[in-house]
Amino acid sequence: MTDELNRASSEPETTNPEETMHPIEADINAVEENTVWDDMPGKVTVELPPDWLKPMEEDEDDGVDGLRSSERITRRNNDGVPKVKRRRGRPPIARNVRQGLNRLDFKKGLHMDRTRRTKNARSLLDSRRSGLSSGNATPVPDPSRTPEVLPRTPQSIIHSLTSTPQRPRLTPSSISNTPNTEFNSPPRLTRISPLNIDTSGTRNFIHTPSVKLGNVSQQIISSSSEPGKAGTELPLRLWLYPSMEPISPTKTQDTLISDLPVNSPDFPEITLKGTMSLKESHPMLSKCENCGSPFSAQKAGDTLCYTCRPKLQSNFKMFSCAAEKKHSPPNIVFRKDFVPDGGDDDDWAQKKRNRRMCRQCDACLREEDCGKCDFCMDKPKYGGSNKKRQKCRLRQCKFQSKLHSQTAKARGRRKWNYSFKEEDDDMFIEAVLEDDEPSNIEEDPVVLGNEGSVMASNEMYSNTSGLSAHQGLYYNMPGMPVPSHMLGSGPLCNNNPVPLGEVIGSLPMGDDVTQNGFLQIEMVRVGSPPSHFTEEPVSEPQLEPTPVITQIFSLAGAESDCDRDQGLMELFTSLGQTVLPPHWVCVMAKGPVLQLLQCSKLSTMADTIVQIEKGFFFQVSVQNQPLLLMHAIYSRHPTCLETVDDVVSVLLDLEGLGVCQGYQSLDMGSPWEPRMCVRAALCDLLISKDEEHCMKCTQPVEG
DNA sequence: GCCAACGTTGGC
DNA sequence: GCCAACGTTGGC
Repeated sequence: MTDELNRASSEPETTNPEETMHPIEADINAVEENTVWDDMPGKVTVELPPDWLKPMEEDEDDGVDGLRSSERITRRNNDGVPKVKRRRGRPPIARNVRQGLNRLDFKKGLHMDRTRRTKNARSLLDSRRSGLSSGNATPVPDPSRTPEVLPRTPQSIIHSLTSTPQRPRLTPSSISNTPNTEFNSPPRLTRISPLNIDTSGTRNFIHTPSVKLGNVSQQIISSSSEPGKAGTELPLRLWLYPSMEPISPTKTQDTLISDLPVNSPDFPEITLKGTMSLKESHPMLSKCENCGSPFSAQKAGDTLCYTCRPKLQSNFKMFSCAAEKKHSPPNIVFRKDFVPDGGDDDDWAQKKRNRRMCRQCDACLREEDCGKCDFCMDKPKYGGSNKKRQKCRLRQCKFQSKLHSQTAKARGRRKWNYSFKEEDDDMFIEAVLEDDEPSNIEEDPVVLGNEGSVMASNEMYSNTSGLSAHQGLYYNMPGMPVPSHMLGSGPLCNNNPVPLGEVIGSLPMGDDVTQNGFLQIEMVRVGSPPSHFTEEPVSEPQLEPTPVITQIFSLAGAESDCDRDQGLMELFTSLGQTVLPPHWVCVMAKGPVLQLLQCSKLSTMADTIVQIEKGFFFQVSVQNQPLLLMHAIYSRHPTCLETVDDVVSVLLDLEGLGVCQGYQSLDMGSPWEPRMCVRAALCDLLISKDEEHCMKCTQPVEG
């Protein structure tokens, strides 16, 4: 009899949950029974209806969701009456009941929705406090369950995945200070530490050896340097630095970390192999001095495991400790939520809070509501129902506001007109946002730029690239607040007389980058007399949203003469008077280096830059990677592009090419990692438009 | 992707 | 505790 009961209770766990409802109930009950209910020793588990069939407030308060529910239970107890929670958005329709099925985590009897809720540290703490103080039957937070109420950080995703028995991932050297709880099914599954993720990802991702291009770089120096012309070295470094990087695609933090021990005497082999994970080659298992957990030391002397290194933990997406000390290479994919200064949570929260304001435009400076717009009318003080809860439309920042970006997108026909203005000793470019349609937003001209904001940008964005700030190359980081002086919808089209002075740097990051939410920033310094430029309004021949955000700033600090080159300047001037192939723009960067950029994101050359240095030697880069000198395009054109015709010829040639898409690595190892396309070490980068990948990427040699 | 709705949070 | 308004969610 007992056996039969046991069998009956265990059967549902092996039954397909979609076929019957009982297993879920069983699972819910199982969760409840497994939870430590200190305050309810005599708790009797009652058969409950399925989670998604309950009324909403009941749904939220059934005690499964520990932290949030405790808050609500408290509220209900204080009021004496359960609060009815109103739904967001439009009323749900019937099919949501079915969606409820999909969102249910059958293994844990939890709604997936809950895992998506975001709460910051403060609210979590508050919730914990209220839960503890109210003496409710809030289960003691189980370390193995906390990720379910935390934001879905990569760690939490990793954890939830690795905790799933279907994908046992045995990590002998993994870091885990989590006691083996009843939620861990045998064989013991432990949380995979970021370190382990990194190394495992590295093993599979870096399948090609890291090719050092020192030789290629030397070629450039020897071929382009002339005796006695030390000035040529500076711009050359623009290429040398990136060229020191592997030619494989944009590096991620994973690969960065994998590169860390390169200089470590403890890992002499890694430089050469480049494909072996640290763990594999040198499983330096140590015991963490703080939590006692075993961990895989990255280098000799590591005493704390990954989880006990708070700074690392918060910034693990970026670098490891060693990487912070080292000079960071240019090809870093920054996470959107990157904290630039490694600041604490408060700082970040503050920045996050204020990122919809530039604090400089007239909208931001406006203190009073208009009282007439829909958002004002929604406010209780104007008799509204407070449903929208948005700032007065006239006070929405012209640059940072989501509202503006949306409306601008919706209209899609905004354009910037530039003109020069002189104020005191500073020269400004005045940009006026023109709208085809009337707007209730006051479109005052915005004077852009000041030295202070330049410095802020410099401070904020330098040190993040091998193209360092002293070379006059600055760029914004993705997801960061864009200062007011950055403009959207850049009008940099060579068909138009762009009123620019000397561009001191640019880093167009390419189509794929912007599509992933990254910003493409170009910063321009106006360094030439205003008479040098026309003041005709800029008009776009094609109303194509060019993803270039241009930063224009003060004239202060003119370039020194050594940064000018007569020959390049003449070529620059000539190119400015020439109709180049569509959307190619010629800019003069500090160095001096003449750069030709493809501004159209629709072009296959959106990520390509042609750079002409002193002596007219030219080099092409694709996605910030130098095109190898063995590429056919170099043989099809003169080594030096001395004339406009030469330049145009190269550009036309480039227009017939496309960027190699690489190949998809099938053996990524980690099932939760996105399948990324990678390129072979000697990828051609630029190939015929008709092809998808170059020969090297078609037949990659697994390293 | 847009947008209405609203939970949440920082400032006071 | 109140207010302003930011960020997120979910329906369409």
